[in-house]
Amino acid sequence: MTGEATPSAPAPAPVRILLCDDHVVVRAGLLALLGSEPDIEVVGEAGSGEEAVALAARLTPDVVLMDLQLGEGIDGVEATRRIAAGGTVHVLVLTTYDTDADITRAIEAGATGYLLKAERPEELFAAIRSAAQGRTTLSAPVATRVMARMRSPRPTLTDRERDILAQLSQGLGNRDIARALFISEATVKTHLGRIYDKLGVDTRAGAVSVAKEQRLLP
Amino acid sequence: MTGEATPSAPAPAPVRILLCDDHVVVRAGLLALLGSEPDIEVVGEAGSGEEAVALAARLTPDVVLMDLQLGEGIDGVEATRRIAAGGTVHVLVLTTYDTDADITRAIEAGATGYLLKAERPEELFAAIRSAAQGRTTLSAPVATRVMARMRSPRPTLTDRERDILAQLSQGLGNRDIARALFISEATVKTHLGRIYDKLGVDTRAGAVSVAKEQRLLP
DNA sequence: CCCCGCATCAACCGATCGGCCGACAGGGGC
DNA sequence: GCCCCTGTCGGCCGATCGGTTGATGCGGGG
Repeated sequence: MTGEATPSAPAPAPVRILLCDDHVVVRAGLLALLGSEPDIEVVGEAGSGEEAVALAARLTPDVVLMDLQLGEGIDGVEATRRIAAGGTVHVLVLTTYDTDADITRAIEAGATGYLLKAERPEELFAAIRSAAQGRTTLSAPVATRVMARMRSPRPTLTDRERDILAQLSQGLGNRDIARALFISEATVKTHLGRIYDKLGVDTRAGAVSVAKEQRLLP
Repeated sequence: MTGEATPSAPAPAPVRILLCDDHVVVRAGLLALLGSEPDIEVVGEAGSGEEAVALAARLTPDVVLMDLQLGEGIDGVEATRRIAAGGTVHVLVLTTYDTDADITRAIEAGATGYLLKAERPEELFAAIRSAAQGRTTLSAPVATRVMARMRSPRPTLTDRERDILAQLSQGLGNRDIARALFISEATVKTHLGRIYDKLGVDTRAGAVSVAKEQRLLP
């Protein structure tokens, strides 16, 4: 194993990868794709966020390829946060959606890069090699969104406003929301007005619609 | 090619497959998975619904593996409808979501089976072989949902009610909905009442929430 | 220290919503 | 022929919503 036939090409240490995706088909796809790259080695697979956190700690891969939607258990953002908190393992998010909320939450959780599953395989390989060295890579559509957000900073909802929005999405009236959050109806209305402003709507139905589309709620 | 070395095992005609998914990673995964099965041959790949319809007509595969979410262009349901309309090619839906609306629409469009991407590879192989012979296979969670729906028949929204719901999801008021659909406000209110009943809610925000979660709208 | 963002509350008012009653026409199934 | 579903419409009324203005307290950053 240590002796190579071509001394002119010393085997570079391969990039060690941990896959995390709840879909077997996707994991198989990544395994197949990455198998064609000699300098990339998949050292583990996880089907849930908890599993990924545990395996990342045990295997200490160079890069974790992380999906954000993981079905049961903790989601990809939380898994990313826990893995990135260790400081030694880079997390490269590989997911389907490119909404502002997902991107923002993933980056805030410590992701090194953000790729879309529709990306070309070559881009994926390049992003993995970059991520192994701590360099950031963003898919083109993701980069576009990030830039757009920088140019016209969309107002971010405060924690309390998200609380209100969550109750609103249950279809509750102002009185019920007030009771649920232990505040007065007047306060609920104040928050709602600000939510309308920030989301660019003027009705509760519109707010719920935008919230669901932008994936602002868990 | 025609002469085989083992006359005792006459090569059975392999099942010819066309893949349709907008994610390169997923297509690669399926390709890799199916490559391990000698009796399954992938004869084509499509990254969009339109492409799938065209390739299905040209290649006449035994089975089309169809995702329902296809990004741009026609969706998987419409592609399924057009391919199944020919009557010669079986469509096996392979997707992420198992909501009632998706399942119902796919079956109604003529799908031969409905699998989830989280399914084990062996189930996928078996389903493909079944689909090639026109036999139906459903993922366990899908079958459960179908049975549940049979037992407690959820009221289905009528076309007009879906129209109303679509406008409602834009956050429009009754007057605007009425104008958009060329009917009176009274009619809008009547439809809304029935929608509330069927969805089990009593506010517009709740209706929008359920609609988005159940994927009742395109 | 002062300002600003955030969260909290109050009172008011017109517009809208939701529920209720009833009505009629067309189509499909029994 | 009758009934049920669907789609259409009207009126009524109390409850709710959305917008407005103004106010308080608290915390952090300059």
